[in-house]
Amino acid sequence: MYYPKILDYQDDIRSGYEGQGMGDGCFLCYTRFMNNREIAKLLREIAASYVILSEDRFRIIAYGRAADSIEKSTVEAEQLWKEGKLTSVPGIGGSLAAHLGELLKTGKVKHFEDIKSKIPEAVFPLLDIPGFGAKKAYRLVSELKLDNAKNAIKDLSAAAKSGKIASIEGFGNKSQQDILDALKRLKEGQVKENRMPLPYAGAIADDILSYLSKCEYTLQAEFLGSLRRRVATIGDIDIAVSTRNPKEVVDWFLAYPQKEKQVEKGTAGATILLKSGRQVDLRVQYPGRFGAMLQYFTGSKNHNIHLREVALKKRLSLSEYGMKALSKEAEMYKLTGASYSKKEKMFEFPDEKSLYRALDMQYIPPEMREDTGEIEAAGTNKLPDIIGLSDIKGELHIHSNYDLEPSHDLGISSLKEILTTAKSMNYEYVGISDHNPSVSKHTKEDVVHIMERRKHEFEHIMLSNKSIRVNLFIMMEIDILPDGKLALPEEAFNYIDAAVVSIHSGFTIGTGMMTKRVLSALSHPKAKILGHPTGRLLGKRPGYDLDWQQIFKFCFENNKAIEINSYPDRLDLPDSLVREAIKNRVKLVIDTDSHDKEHMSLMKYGVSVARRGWAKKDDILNTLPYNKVKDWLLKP
DNA sequence: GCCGTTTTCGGCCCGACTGTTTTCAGTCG
Repeated sequence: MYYPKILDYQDDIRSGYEGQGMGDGCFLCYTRFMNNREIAKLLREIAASYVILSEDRFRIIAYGRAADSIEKSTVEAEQLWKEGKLTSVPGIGGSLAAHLGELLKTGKVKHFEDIKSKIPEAVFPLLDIPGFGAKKAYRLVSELKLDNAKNAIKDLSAAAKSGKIASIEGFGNKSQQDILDALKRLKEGQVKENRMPLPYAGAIADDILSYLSKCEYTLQAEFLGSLRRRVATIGDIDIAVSTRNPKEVVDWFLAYPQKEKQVEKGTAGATILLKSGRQVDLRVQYPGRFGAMLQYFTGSKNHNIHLREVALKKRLSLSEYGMKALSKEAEMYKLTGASYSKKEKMFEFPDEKSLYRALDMQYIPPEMREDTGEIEAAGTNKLPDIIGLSDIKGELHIHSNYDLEPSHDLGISSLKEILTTAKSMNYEYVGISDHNPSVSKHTKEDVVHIMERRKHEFEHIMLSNKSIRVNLFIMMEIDILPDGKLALPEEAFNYIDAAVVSIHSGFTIGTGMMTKRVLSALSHPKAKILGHPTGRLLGKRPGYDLDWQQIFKFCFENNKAIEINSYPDRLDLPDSLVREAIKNRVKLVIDTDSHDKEHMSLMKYGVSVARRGWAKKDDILNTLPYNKVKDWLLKP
């Protein structure tokens, strides 16, 4: 199995990340900046309070849905509020928008405080414990008379250890032990987001998938869940197998060589823990019902909820097994590709295409299933034809091993190796974008000389490797300095065709300054691409903020492209911003930022980011043939 | 609470699992 190697980004980390949580000019603010995660938590506390108060269940659902939605939003609620666009978040209507406005303006909400005042404070910390909902938390707080929110977890733990919980009505020894286990996990931080970047999960899952395909009873094996939707970070790995012999497939799965231990085993599937500590769930299903299962476990949750609502309007109840007919009329439907089980009054779907067709929709690719308009679009035949891996004709951001004494890391593959790999991928061209020579270690003249030498050597290599027939752009990835200038002397630009410009230091200067800095760098006629535009490192660093509307406007008007960087820890531009960029008619390029020829195969992950951002082929410049890319890249 | 090619009022997704039950409530995905 091929695992992408992790490069040393220590430079980035040392110079950049100093934590976040405060907005610009926070010292002048009287109220603390409240981020989306904190707002979501507050909304969930209100939902929990309503549960305890036996408030209308649909109101409770509404608060929970709003919390999910706010947490997932890539734009901070504060920003949306300032722009008067809070109600653009699905699940936020007039009432919640007003409450959140009050929250962001004054730091509190009268209505929320009234509700929370009716609930013992100690309930809220307990909501973080796995397996705890509002009712259980409230019950225990009342029975055990926990009156101190700060010590609630500790007090609960003490009560469990002394055996007090088992004697409470409705609880027993098992639930007492479960609570102790859950508290242990909470303490160890296992509950907190422990997600890995998609390409790592993809590499693990590819190996399991190929192992499962070797089982003689496997008819079809697919990813499920966030992995199949190609979300940037993945928790558990979920896999589905279509088979007529479920038991044999489950046993085969349990014999996987990388298995550390078996967690669960049932007739419909099994769960194992890998030696790497990652959990893998397998689901098995008969071929006739495989489509419904695949659809159900691929999600997302919101997509499924919406889809079931559509089904209900046709008097069909959608579940992981198929669609149950709820009326005489529905029983008579003729659904192409589906079969009908009279006994269960259930339509069964061998594949997803027939399932979506049954609801009078276009097939929706997994990457788009987030309930952000795809269901409406598919119902009116307006789903965009999104880009595929085979549309890519080359890429423009690869690091070679040519030593021009850069301030960042060198690649390890030679130009010739890169060309050969590109050829094997059917690329028409590559752009070699090595890091610029270190500014501190050289004089201006040194740099110009190094650049001149590099150009000549590359041209020489091209001449002696004509038979490979892949075109070359001699490019450079240039640091954007804190003052917005580029870390390359003007004379040295004569020796490159074009540049990717990126930020590698000074990450915490605030949105306004950062935006100016980037726009200044992009103003250079040879600066054509903004590299890894948010600077995020998944799970390590959130990235800096830019005024995207300004950036998009500038890029559109000046023919600059924004990069989707496929490097495993980056996947940057993030999918939601890809969609925004496209709405603003900005062109994108998908690059791998390869430091090794092996990394070039990671292109598929950049493409999946583009697909999640609803990018069509003509939104992505490196789907163009060589001559057209050349026209754009070399035009001053 | 939200939301709208059946609606500005009257709807609002589906099923599995678990522990404690003796028919179900709570939690989860």
